[in-house]
Amino acid sequence: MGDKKIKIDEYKEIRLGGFQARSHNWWEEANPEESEEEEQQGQEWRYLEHHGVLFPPFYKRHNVGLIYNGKLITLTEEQEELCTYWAQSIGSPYENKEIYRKNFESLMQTKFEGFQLDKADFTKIREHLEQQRLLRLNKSDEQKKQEKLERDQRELFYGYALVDGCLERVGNYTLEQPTLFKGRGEHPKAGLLKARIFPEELTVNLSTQAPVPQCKLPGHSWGKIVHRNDVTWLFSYVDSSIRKDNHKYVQFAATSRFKQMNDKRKYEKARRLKNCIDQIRENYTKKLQSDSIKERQLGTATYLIDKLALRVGNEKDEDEADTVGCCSLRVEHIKLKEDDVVAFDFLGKDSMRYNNEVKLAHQIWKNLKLFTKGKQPEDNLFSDISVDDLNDFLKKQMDGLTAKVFRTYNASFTLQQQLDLGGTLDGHSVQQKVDFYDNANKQVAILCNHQKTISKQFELTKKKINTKLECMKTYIQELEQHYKKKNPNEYEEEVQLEEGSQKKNSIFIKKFPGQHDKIKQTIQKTQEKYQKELKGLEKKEENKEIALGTSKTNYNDPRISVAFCKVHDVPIERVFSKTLRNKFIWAMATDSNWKF
DNA sequence: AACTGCACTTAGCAATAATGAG
DNA sequence: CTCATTATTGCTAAGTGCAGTT
Repeated sequence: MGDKKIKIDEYKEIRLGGFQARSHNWWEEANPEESEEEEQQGQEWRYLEHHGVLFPPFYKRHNVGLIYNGKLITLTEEQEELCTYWAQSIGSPYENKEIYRKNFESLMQTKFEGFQLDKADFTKIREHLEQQRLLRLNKSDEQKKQEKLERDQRELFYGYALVDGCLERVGNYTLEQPTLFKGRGEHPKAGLLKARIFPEELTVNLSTQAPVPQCKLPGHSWGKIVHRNDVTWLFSYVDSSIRKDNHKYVQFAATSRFKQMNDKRKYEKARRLKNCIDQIRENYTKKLQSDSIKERQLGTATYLIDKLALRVGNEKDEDEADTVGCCSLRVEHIKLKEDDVVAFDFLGKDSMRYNNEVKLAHQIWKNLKLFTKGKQPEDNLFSDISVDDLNDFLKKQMDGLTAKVFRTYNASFTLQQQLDLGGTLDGHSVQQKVDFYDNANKQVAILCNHQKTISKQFELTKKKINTKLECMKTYIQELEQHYKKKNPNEYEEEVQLEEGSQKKNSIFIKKFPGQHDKIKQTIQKTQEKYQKELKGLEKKEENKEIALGTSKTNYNDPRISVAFCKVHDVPIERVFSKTLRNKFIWAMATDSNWKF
């Protein structure tokens, strides 16, 4: 740890050519005039120098054959590469997805005439990959150390860019590896080849005065060199193998000054919304009864975005997965129930299901009913408005207000409100306070519909814990019996928890001490363990589908969490991981009285 | 006014690292 | 210390929204 820091400092010195790096504490420097002027001109930097990108290794032939139609056949290099990519996805949910299979099949057919996926047996390639994996896993300590060293050096070289006298972390300096495209949900292009990117496709961005980074791929050179100081990317390219308009960038890391400042601005904007939310709510409520359908739709859509934290829902192309947000909701996505209840069921971003049944304001229910009238299930619910109309309406009420600000505002507001509910938390242990915080965080995640799929392991883990619990229960009873004996003998008993499981850890050891006071102790300890295990299981069950991380990284104003930790004497590390603490370094000095 | 290109934020999952129980 | 479990990070897909163009 310490070693690495020294290395970076040394490196910084070399990179800066003897100049001292300017203080990175931008949030403490008060010269808004200069930066504001630059911002207005859209200038993000004055000097930008970097070391280029790292190209993923080329495909290396392994000469492992494919069993096709029951016979082992030799593949050409191109065929082998594609088959290897396929073999990489065996065991993942993609393997059985219809589109993924179909697209891969037709992709293979361009290299293998008449290729049929169900005639192909990839076992040998799969075994080869598994072997490689084990080889990677079982490297000697020496080798691991050497590789770590090389990794660190690469990181030092590519991972920092020189911006206006400061070194800033670069995010994704390694280009993406070619592979089969893994689109989420029913993505029509899933299973097609995401091609390798060559230097000629890249546009490099740096200062006029900065040295052009070397292109490390022999025989190749950068496609284009630009000096755009109105943007913050270092490289851009279009990954057209999947979509014509698929722009990708090499950008600065979340810990860079650019991202940090934008982040702070985002939360400040959300706080401005907090100050005028009452007026805005009044405004859109008024619109709900307008004579104009368009006005009513604007009001209703804004209500849903505010109340349910829906995304705005831009239009999507035909060659993308069919997912929706508020403005792209279709009649088929809602059901109007009794008593002003509306049931929403649609696929949102990342094809995550939004399935929620809520009681809404009576006028909203009536409006939704009106918007569905005479329409087919596949017709747009908000047929008379566009995303631009909605954002225009919002902008009129607050400078810079857009639909996504509502998500940030409602998330942060919810967190603050939930945390305030706890009062002083007197007499709570640190763990209890952290649990309380996690629960507040959870309410935000529920609001924003941040989900995760239940892991494959979950049911098994649950079963294991349940068996263990049962085992503990009988153990306690047995201990009590044992206690009643006049002269109890000391002995141990091993219990196999899981039938068919060969893992050492699945063995529970029952210890029966010889002394009465020790037996009593063991009973007590086991009971405590039982309770702890039971609580853990309950928490696991409750959180099995909820992802807490997304709101922490993107929606919760970090100053809320910092203030909470200060007030309640909770170390910030219990709430923010190292990367989050770096990302939110500007918020670390927040006063304990601070409120969102 | 609608369209489209572009740049940036937000998202879940797999791989990896850290932690903790035995 | 070792192994299994849990937490964190890396990766890259998929959103939003601005600005320039037709």
